[in-house]
Amino acid sequence: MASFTMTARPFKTRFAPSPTGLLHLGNIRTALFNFLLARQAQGTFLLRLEDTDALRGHEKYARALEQDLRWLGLAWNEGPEAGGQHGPYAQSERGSIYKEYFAALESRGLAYPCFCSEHELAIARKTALAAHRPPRYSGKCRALLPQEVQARFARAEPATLRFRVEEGKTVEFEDKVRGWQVFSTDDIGDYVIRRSDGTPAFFFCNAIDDALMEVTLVVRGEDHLTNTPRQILLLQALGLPLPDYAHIALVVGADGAPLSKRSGSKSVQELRASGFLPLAINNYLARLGHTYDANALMSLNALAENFGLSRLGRAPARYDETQLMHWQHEAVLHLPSESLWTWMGEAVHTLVPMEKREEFTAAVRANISFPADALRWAQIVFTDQLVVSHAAREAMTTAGQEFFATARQALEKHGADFKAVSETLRQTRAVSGKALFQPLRAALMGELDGPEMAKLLPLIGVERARKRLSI
RNA sequence: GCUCCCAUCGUCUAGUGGCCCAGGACGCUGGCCUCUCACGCCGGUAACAGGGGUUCGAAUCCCCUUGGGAGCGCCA
Repeated sequence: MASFTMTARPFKTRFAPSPTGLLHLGNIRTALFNFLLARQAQGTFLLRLEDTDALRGHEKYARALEQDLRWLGLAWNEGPEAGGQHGPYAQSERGSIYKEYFAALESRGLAYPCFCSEHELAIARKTALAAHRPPRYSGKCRALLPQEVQARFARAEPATLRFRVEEGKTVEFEDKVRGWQVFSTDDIGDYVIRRSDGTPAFFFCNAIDDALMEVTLVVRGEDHLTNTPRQILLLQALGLPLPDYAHIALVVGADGAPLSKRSGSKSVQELRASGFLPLAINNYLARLGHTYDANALMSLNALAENFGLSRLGRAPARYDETQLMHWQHEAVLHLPSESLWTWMGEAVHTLVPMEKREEFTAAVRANISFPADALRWAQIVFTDQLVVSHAAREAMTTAGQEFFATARQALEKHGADFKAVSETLRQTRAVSGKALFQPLRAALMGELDGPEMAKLLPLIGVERARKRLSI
């Protein structure tokens, strides 16, 4: 019966992505949970690059991913750039370390060379599936005689290294979100730990590194749950410490299928480019498949303080953009005005006069979710190119020429005092409510909805307003 | 095919045998903001997958069915 849990070692979580593409929401959620847990325990959040597949592990993705994590505020305190006692933190640089462990395993007969070709294995897998049997490795090379192994090596036949999984045993461990797990080794075939090109395979280096880097809690996707016994077996064979494991449910798209670009999952870079705020993403993700008592927007620290593995749902969670939008709106509402201004971007900065910044941001804040929205209002308020929507046009036509003539007079008299202007109009033209405000809004802004006119009119200015009321 | 995980409003979820003819949030929707829309505030809408047990009592425990997800790779 197997063992588990570490004690007394400093709390450490990790995020171990493969830099083969851009980070998306599913990845980040895993990173976030690990980060939150580490921060809560005042432990260490480690970043490790799983780039053993030399062909696909691009330096540029590694950098992009580091940049994404930093942007989100998920800074790691051990790993690339941050340093630490257990480096290097890119698996591509850990070859010599893995070599030792391969040798240890081989010398004790716990791993053996396998000469089966990929083609051969593919066929075996297909055959097994067709015969309704599990597509597991047959064990063909398991009992090769030493002489034969020598001979085949002498002939330079390529070989992988397989970890020997003893049959008839059980592996048990307590998953921190799913509870006690029991697996039979009969359901696990001998598996490849070193590819024929000499590079280490995922199951191997991932487990070894968690142990060597003294990770105490592995929070990862549920897709790794049934693979965990293999890693435990390996670690036990090597006498390495086992981390705790917590397998979180995966995020699925609206169709219930795993999250993909098709189902609307965007990369962090895309989200960032369109103006999503880190706090919005973090608040949304921390509540996707996890629950907090409070419904208000929380800082990263608050998210960490109140995070808990026991508050995690176990069913796959559905990605829902409307909820992300809600947190985005909340985040915009709570952004300090200086940050709000910066966030609006260059295009807005060039349109809005320096001295109008405060007024402008205060006026539009509640009505925008993205810099593009801010830009739209900046254009409406500070430029002469006014695009009048169809609905707005109709509202203006309905109000008629005289309405606007009066409006112009009121404007001359009261200036940009919207309240006074509208009041005058109400009295002299005997219109009120919708009939009063909609045509004004339509002419002034080209739209039927938006921020308060009383706040925008002073920014638009009397001159521009006059022109817009001249129809 | 085998093994494993999972199943409460449209969505994210609370709920660990009685406090639940099920609570919150998003969405949708009604009202209010002594005159528009939006913002905001206050209400409303809507769910325990199905069937068997166990129990005085089940959303909560057990079994089966159904449905979803994962793994079984020289991918990570």
